Parts: sequence; C-alpha cells; structure tokens
Amino acid sequence: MFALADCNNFFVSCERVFRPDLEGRPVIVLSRNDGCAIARSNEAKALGIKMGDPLFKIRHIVDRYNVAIFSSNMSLYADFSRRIRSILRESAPQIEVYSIDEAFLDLRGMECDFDAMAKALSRRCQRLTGIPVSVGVAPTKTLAKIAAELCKHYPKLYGGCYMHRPEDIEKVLGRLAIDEVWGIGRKHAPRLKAMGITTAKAFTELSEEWLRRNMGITGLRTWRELRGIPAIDFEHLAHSKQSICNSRSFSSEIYSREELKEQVAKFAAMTAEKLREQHSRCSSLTVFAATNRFQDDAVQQFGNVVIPFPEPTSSTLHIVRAARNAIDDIYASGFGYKKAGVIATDIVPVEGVSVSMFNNAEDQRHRRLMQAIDSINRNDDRSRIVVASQGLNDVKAYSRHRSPRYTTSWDELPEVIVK
DNA sequence: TCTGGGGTCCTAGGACCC
DNA sequence: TCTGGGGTCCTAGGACCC
Repeated sequence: MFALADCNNFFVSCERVFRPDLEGRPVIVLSRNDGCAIARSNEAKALGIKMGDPLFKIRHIVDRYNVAIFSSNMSLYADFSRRIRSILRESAPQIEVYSIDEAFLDLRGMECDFDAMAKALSRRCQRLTGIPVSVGVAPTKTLAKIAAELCKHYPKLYGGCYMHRPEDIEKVLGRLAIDEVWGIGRKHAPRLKAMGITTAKAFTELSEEWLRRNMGITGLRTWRELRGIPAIDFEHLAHSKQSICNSRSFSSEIYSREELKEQVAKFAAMTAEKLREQHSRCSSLTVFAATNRFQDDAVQQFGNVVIPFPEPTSSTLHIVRAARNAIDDIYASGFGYKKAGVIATDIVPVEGVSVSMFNNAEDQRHRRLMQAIDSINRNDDRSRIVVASQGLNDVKAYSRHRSPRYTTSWDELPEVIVK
C-alpha cells in the first residue's frame, strides 16, 4: 500500500495558522507580482474563483464578498512544508516528496491498521503545525491521489483519511470524472469525453491496445494504476534536477539594454547558486527575454539563445557573463521586455566532471571563491555578496499583501500582547 | 493598470552510421 | 516504373504535474 499526504489549500492554510480570524472567510493567495490566484480556500472556490484567475478579472468577486487576499510568502510556506515533512518521516520508512504540499509514503512491508495509522497521522500534522492534511491510502499512487481527494471533499465523513478497499474502488471510479484523474490532462480529457469515456471506470475498461496506440506509455501507466497494478515507481531518493530555471515577469516593461542585462544576471546568479547547492554543473545555458504576450495589439518579440560552455561550470562569474552576453544577441531597442529568464541544462554531477588540462587553475580559484561566497550568503534571505554587473536592486515586483515571515525572520515574529 | 514560476517524461523525426 | 534494411543518438515539442 501507498499513502499520499496532501495539505488542504496549502498556502491559504499557512496564512490561517497565524490569522485564525480568517477561518470561514474566503481567502486567496496570489502569485508573484500579485498577478493570479494560486491558492484558494474552500469558500473562495465556492465563489467561483479558479486556479490561475488573474486578480483584475475577479476583482468584483473579491470586493463583493470581502475575500481576504495575500501576496505569496514563500519563506513561510517552505518552512511549514519542512515541518510537515519531518512529521511524515516519523511515520513511514520512506517518503517521496512530490511537491511543496504533497508527499507519498511507502507502506509496503508495514503491518498495521493503515486506516487508523493514517487518521492518526493527519491529526498529528494538524495538531503540531495547524495545517489540515488529507491522507489517501491505496495499492497504487494514482489511487492514493484519488483517495486523498475524496477525503478532502468529505473531511467530516472520513476524518483526515480515506482508504480504498478493493470492493469500493470500482464504485469510487464510477463516480469520478475522467478529467479529475491524475495523469489525464487538458488535451486528453476532451478527447476521451467525446468518445463517451466520462468516468475513471469507463477509462479502465478501454483496451490495452487502444491505450498504447492513442495515449502512449504514460496513458497505459495511468490505466494500470487505476486497475490496482502499480506502474509508477516510488522514488525514495531525491535526485538532483536535470534542468534549473529562474525566470520572472517584471511588474513593468524594461526598455533599456543594461537594465535587462542586470535582471538576467540576477537570474544567472540564482541558477549558479542552485547548481552548487545540488553539487552539479551545467554544460549549457538558455537565456530568453520576451515582450508582454497578453498585449496582442503590439508587435511581439521572443528571443531565445543557447550558450554552450567549453566545460561544465557552476561558477557565478562564468554563468553571469554568458547570460549578459546572450542579451546582446536578443535585445532589440524599442521593445518593452516583460519577462526574462535563464535555464541551466546538460547538468552533470560535480564528481563526474573531468579535469581540464588548460583551465585547471582558474577552476580551482573559482571553486574556492564560490565556496566563500556561499558560506557568507547562506541562511540569508537576500544575498550579501553579488557580482557587480547584476546591479544592487532586487528584481522589481509587487507584493502588496504579504504577511509577516512569522517563522523564519526574527524581525517578523508574531507578538502576543497580554493586557 | 493588472495575466506565476517552476519541473518531468515521452515521442516523432532528423541526422548519421554500417 | 524503379529507390535496402537495419541501427543509434539527439532535439524540439507535446503532454502532464504542482
């Protein structure tokens, strides 16, 4: 058996921990720049606010129903995520962290009452962190996802955990819309519906041959998982990333070449830092910059340059220089750039990098320099040491409704006033 | 005025090889 | 009218996820 522990409306729940007055009120959390709704309380969902709705398009709902809005406060959410994970680790020999608010638990080989264990786990998370967590238990990961979802919809009925019993699975799948299934996305769902396949159960009755031909190996895996045959591996080891992307939309368009270079240099520096954090290097870097894609009356530009490195690198100096140079190939004056970013690819572990005959001395110097910079910048919200060519200002962004970093910043601890 | 920021895996087709 | 029969590797783009 596998379990999936999934935090309910995670970002909203984090905000409510320190704002219990928001219980029962519609609450949303916005993306960067206060752009879109990316987390919604049940009350906000009931008002018809959808995932990814731009704030300006739902303004009328927000005003009319007094919806509480928050800018995203990632330091807060990351800290809660860490706390939840440490609780989950106590409950199962292996966990697979799937996202900031979800983790699978490997229950294979464990002998206990899974239902009782999962209920206790949900209660424990709630009590120790204040975050409501739904736990689904089932013989495959896809079925565990469905179980957790059920439990989220009927919290009172299931009390934090739903476990699939073999005799119930068919009934549950018969009532589950095909587009709710993990692995069936916005392309395949309409196609299946047009064929009359509207439920998960109907999907499991398709032939293996049809799946293979029309939805490839991934569709087949989902099909198997729904039929109770594990087809998606449990990944207990967190592996290093194969690509690292840092990109941002700007709160207002950038017209100057130098300003664009500075922004991209910041993204490059962040990327280099992440590479070093996972002990790897990259052999190529993609740099892109684009105008506002929503402005359809204006001429658009999307520039995209790939820079190969002679040897794999994680040096901020190399990566920043490459990114700034790439802007010279992309930039055209007169365009307002709204978004830019860099992507590190061809990532290799640092141990596997062969030593260069020619640049060895420079490599050593950079490595020691980066170690020194990282040790100074570590545990700090913003970097204290930066490359001069990335400028001294932060990437500009709106964040008008950010709550305090209650748990990670000494200056923002909550105050309790006793009268 | 205002529209997020990350990732993964798979597949088809092209380039190249014998 | 006629045009072999295999392979491998790489890349771009698609589909999916949070």
